[in-house]
Amino acid sequence: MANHHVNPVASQDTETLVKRLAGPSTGKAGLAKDQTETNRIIAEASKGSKFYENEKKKDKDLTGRIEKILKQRDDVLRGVDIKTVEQSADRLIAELESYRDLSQIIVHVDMDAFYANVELLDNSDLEGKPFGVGHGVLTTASYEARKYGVRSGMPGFIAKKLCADLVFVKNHFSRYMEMSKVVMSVFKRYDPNLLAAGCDEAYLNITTYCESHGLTAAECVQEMRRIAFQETKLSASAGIAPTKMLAKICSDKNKPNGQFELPSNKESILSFLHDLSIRKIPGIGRVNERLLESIGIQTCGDIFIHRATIFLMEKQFGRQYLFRTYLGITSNVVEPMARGGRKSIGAERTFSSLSDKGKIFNKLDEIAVELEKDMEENGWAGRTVTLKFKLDTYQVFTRAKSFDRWISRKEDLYTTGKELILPEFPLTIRLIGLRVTKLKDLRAPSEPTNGIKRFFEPLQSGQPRKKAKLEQGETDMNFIGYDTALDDDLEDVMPGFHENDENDHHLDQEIVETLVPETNLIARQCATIPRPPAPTPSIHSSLMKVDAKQHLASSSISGPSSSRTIKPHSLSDTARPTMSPAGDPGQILKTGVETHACPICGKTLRTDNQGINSHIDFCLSRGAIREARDEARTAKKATFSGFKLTDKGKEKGRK
DNA sequence: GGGTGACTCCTGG
DNA sequence: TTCCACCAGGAGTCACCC
Ligand SMILES: Cc1cn([C@H]2C[C@H](O)[C@@H](COP(=O)(O)OP(=O)(O)OP(=O)(O)O)O2)c(=O)[nH]c1=O
Ligand SMILES: [Mg+2]
Repeated sequence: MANHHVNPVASQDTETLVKRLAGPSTGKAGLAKDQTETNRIIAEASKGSKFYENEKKKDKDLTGRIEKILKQRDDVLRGVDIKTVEQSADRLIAELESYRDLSQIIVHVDMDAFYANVELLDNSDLEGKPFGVGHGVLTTASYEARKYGVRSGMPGFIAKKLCADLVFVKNHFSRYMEMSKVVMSVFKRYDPNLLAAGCDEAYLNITTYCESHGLTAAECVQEMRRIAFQETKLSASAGIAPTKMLAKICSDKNKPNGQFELPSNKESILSFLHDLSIRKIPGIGRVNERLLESIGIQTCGDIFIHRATIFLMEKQFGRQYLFRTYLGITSNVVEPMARGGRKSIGAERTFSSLSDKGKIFNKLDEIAVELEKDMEENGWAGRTVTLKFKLDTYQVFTRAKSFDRWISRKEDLYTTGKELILPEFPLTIRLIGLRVTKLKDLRAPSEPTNGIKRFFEPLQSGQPRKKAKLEQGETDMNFIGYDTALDDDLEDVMPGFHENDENDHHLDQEIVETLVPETNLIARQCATIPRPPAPTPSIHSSLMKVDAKQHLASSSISGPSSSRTIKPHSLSDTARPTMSPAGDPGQILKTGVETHACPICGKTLRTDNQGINSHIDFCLSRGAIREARDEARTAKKATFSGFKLTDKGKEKGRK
């Protein structure tokens, strides 16, 4: 040991691993007194567990992945004139700048410690005490508990270590839904067209409300929060800004029970973003944070510094996504999701590890019963059944089967699940789940958006493939075309550059199709809803439409006539309030891909390196003989340590 | 070549 | 007492089909 650290854990674990173990929702509001001490306790408590080993492996895989990225970066940067590339990037950025729209007042409201504060309503004994909601893993924690570093998603036993006096409270999901409805109904008074982005948060466009009531944005939001509190005794925090993304970031600034307004001008926005950690950007999670960090990007301001690298590595990093993030030019459209709502419905359960076939089938049976009930109660059927299982090593796998008929009965679910897991034995699992996709809305026939569905029974879900295809290679909000002169300029540095050109002018139509496959009805309705005028109407609408779909995508809201923001049925306390998360800009990192045969089972593996490695690990973990193991290890090393780029998409694009 | 199914990864509440 | 949940969506890749 060359170095003597103050802290024995930190000297053994890498920094990244310690951070990883601290969980996904660190850096959140409710500051712990000492983050490194907290992390130390967490790492200490985790040490040696299977969970810990799995996290360690994931951390290692990611580190390997980063090495490849860096290698690619060096290749791409070799011999090019940085200044020239930067000029190209600058032109793209200038082009994007022209789309800035500061005309709207967008608000993001988010309830404070939602589940915890609802629990507080019903149990005043908890007042002032540090407590966590949930057993096993916490869904959230009271602000008193957060002072000790207790967080959402944290296992109870670690939380207890951080705070010895911690009290545990059970979840009451139906109660949360109930309060969610009340709160949303208050918000709706300020924008009837609001976008519910979860059971405790919503986006609003208050431009017209402020105008017609002669209020400033801050006054309006202050009043809204006051009334919400009056009617529910629950506090909320809010952000005010010209776009949804900025508003969301702002709503965290003065949490709890506060609000923050970002002045609506370019200078304020740029300086606000300049020192902001990239991790605060919705869509950039733990992995992308590390990926970006590896090329020197930690704050939004760093995006500009490294614009040349980003510009040349479109395949790895979403260029327009990052540049637009840097500029703060993102969607400002707030409208309820068009009908199309749910994409999947499922159930899964964790238990103490099981190997016995009969016992596992019993668990599967319970899941099937539960899922059937849920589907029945909410009126769904589907064509694809996906089995999910987690080994006692914490590796997760899925197996799927599709039908040409609608599945909803328990018996079908169970038999399919059984059929899917049977070839996997022997194995030891700690979780099993079923999920049904390609949904059909059994309650749809009466709804206006359903159109011809009634006669042809097409798939309920839209055509995500088409959408993906359309925007592929542009990653996120990158449908904005730049002029062709720029393209030509880039052609020599950036082959395969044109892949989306021919699509650009079809965009508007494509989007309408995506939103409402059958009739167009909702799209038309949305289009005619009077909204404050935007400076560049055509661009505004196309920009925002795409954005609404992908930057802030989907929630289970129905069309204008019915308002199904919330599950309409009484919810048992075991069922969670589900509303699709909004704010997913998609994957930023794209992976190079190879195919290979598994050295153990011989099966052709068609996936990326991680998939291959995990498959091999899987084969190993289910009891392959020692010889095979060694062989596999060496084969694995030989085959996958070098990064062969067989980018099919690129070849296609060039043809 | 485009559509589809199976699978994995990433993110967020 | 709780020993790392459960729900959901987007995206990307492969093989396979026509
Ligand atoms: C983050 C997270 C939230 N939830 C639930 C519980 C939360 O109360 C609810 C809302 O999520 P959040 O709004 O992320 O968290 P919060 O409202 O508890 O705290 P705050 O907004 O003040 O930071 O969603 C989970 O079940 N699992 C999770 O991992
Ligand atoms: Mg909240």
